[in-house]
Amino acid sequence: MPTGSTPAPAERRVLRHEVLQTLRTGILAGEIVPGTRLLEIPLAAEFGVSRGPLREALRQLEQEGLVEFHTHRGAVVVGVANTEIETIYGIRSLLEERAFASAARVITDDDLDALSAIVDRMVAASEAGDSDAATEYDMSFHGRVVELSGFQYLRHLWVSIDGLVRLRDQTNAWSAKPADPALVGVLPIEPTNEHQDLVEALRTRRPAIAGRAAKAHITSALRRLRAAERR
Amino acid sequence: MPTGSTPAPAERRVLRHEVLQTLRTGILAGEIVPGTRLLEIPLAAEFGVSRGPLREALRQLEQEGLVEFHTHRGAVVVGVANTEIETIYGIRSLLEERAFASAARVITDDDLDALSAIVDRMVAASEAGDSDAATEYDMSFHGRVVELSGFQYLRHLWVSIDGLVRLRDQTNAWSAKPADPALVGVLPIEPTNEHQDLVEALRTRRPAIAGRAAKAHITSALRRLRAAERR
DNA sequence: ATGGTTTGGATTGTCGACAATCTAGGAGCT
DNA sequence: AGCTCCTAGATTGTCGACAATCCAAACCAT
Repeated sequence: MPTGSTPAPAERRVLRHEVLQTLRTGILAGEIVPGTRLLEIPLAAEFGVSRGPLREALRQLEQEGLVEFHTHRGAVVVGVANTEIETIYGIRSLLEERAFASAARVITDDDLDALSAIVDRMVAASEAGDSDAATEYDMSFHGRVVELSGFQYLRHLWVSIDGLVRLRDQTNAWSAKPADPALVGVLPIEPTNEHQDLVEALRTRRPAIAGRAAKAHITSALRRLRAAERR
Repeated sequence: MPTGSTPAPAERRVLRHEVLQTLRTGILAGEIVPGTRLLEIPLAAEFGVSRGPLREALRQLEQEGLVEFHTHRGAVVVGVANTEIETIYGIRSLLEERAFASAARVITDDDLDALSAIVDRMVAASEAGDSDAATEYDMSFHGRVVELSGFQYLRHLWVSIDGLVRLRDQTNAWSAKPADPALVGVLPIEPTNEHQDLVEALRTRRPAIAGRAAKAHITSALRRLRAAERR
């Protein structure tokens, strides 16, 4: 997450969150290689916090599947293999298909306008080359739809899965763009404006149509990811 | 009931785990109704532990999607709505399809024998009316296959989803069987022995066949669940 | 009465210390 | 040399206390 523009929902500064974020980003970016031992005391010292918050951050990483605990040997980093990405995208696709289908039934005109506005901002950020902000808007767009679907557990699952996938995408995009300005902000964002299409699909209020559109969207994202990895 | 982290090896008595298990079971069994506020201090007093372990248990429940945190209002219990079960089963189906397909490629004869033995024990427990044990074997069967598939993150996701679904099944089965001995152990266990079929499908070493079999198995389980809920 | 304000209690965030347990490496024996 | 046992350190589990923040009800002025 970027350092944030406006602190609208301004979450209070909590040490646990900072530690968690730093570690998670480091792991997903590959700076903390799989196999690394994450010990409580040394890490706490490094972050300048006590073991309490650090412990909770580690536990959350465990829940997210990024580290594994071995008693008295510390938490060790596990990598998310490339081969698993396909499956994860499959799940993501299923998740969003249901979410969009369900949201189409209950969405209001105001909701549609709000979504459309988010897309506009996303596109603007993307064109301005601000990949971070674009990702942020992208995420809030999908998050909002999942929320509208009314499925609580679905939303919960989405947050845990999508966060990982997206951070990974971003990492891939970064690693691909070092000296190639033409690619900046292109990889993680689709060329044609699929998000506007998604809004239109929702506007029909037809669950099947919205669901199909969402599915196609994720499939398309996976295709882009594959292309990016094949370099 | 295993906490979901380490499989067989006797886990050391850890307060965190006991608290977690008690709360989770209570929530899924409906004894702790949605909306209940779970406060740290009173709960800690009730369990006779300090706030540390209790806190971590609550955080894990949050990760599992069973409670939600509201600042200074405590963790409140959220119910898993019936309408979401269908989606969850869809995800479960997808997960297991991939797992079985992948496992079929690498499974050894010894693995197949071991799986078959688990099924035998499961059937025996089921016929003896020991629904708990049957569920336990059922879980270890699927868990083993997911493990064999070699997908780490997949296994992680499976543990978090399947645990919930299964506990829910059990709850439903229990609530349906009070005065109807004919139903004991029948609802959560399939009438024909689908698990042996699954083993056979794996024995072919054909990913597509194994995947299809797994998908059919979950679909069938969902059908049973629907029937049970329709009473 | 009604609206705004203050205050007291409630709740979580964080810390440092102590206890229990395990791991690893070496000493001693055969 | 190989094996066993043992000790010292490392690592996590747990606790109680303090601080910061927030909520809600009582209180006062109008």
